[in-house]
Amino acid sequence: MATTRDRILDAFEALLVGQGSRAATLDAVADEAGVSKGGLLYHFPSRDDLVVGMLDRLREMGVKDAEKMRAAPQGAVSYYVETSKHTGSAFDRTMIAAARIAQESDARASRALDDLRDAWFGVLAEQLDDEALARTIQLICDALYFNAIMGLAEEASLPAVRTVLARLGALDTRA
Amino acid sequence: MATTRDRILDAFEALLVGQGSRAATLDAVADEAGVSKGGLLYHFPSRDDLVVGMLDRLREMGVKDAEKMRAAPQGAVSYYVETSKHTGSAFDRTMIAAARIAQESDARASRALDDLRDAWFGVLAEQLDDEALARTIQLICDALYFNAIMGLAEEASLPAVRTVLARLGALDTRA
DNA sequence: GTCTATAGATGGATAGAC
DNA sequence: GTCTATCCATCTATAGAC
Repeated sequence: MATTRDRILDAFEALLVGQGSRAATLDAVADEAGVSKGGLLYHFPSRDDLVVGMLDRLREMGVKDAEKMRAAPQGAVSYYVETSKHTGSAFDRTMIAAARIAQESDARASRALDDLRDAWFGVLAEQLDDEALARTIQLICDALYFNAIMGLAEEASLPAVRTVLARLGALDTRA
Repeated sequence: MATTRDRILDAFEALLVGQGSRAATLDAVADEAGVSKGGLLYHFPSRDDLVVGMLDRLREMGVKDAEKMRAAPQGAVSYYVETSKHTGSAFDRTMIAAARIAQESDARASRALDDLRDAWFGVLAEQLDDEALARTIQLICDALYFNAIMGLAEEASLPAVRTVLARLGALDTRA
């Protein structure tokens, strides 16, 4: 069973992702988490503490994901492209939630996302040995992500990306 | 001299882009535009009317941009890639502002952005005659855009994209 | 650790003077 | 067309009971 603390962060993220920061009020979060506002404020004394708690979780998840990507049997590029299609995982949700906060000029959130991207880029560059290609692949995956975030129509994109990456000889990076 | 109406929309967009929807309150918009709240509410009777007014401007600008892209002397791909680096133009700002609103599950904003992307894709596909490539280029430019939106570090990306697109023979599409 | 009650500030919106 | 004054709902946060 998840701790109350985690359920509150889950609720905060769900509201950020689903309806944006404006809708993620303390009342709404408490309601979504099934606690009273007072109960929420016991765990997170201010709204800003919710943000900090969420970014802490993001960093933890990010470290684990980079390790998984590095060790992926299908190669880091395929792993990265496939997992960028926004599967709705807990990690996805936390990333998108952090993106919402970053857009409010929150330097901590921007920093956390930047660090994540740096870690991924490190693995891509390591396996591809081609910096320009690694950066371009990262951009493509950013876009798959962000389009998903914004609810834009994108079913056609992933097959197109696979086609072009195959053309570039970038898909199979196993030694 | 810009009309008061336009100055108000400019202020609304500036706040959305700079500090997010949460900060774009009627008070803040009125202040930024140099009018009173009452003055603002004469032109836009509710906050939602600000959103509608902004999306109307976006559509107007979008039509003009697609025409410019189609007629660009350097070819549509180059035009599209170069203008995607977030130059800070009025059109840029309105697009990003619309993106902020779209993230709050506003179907009208998502629709307006989707229509814009459709128009661009049409021009790309027309000049490249390669759908997979057109879609991938659009994704790359989405990402250049979105990373700029979120204040992520991206100076290294544009040269990388030029390199890879040249490798794909996609940069010069002039007949 | 969780709740209710409430304070104090800020938000969106109306009324009416100029 | 723009302003001030004001209303009411909502938001963040505190206090204190259980």
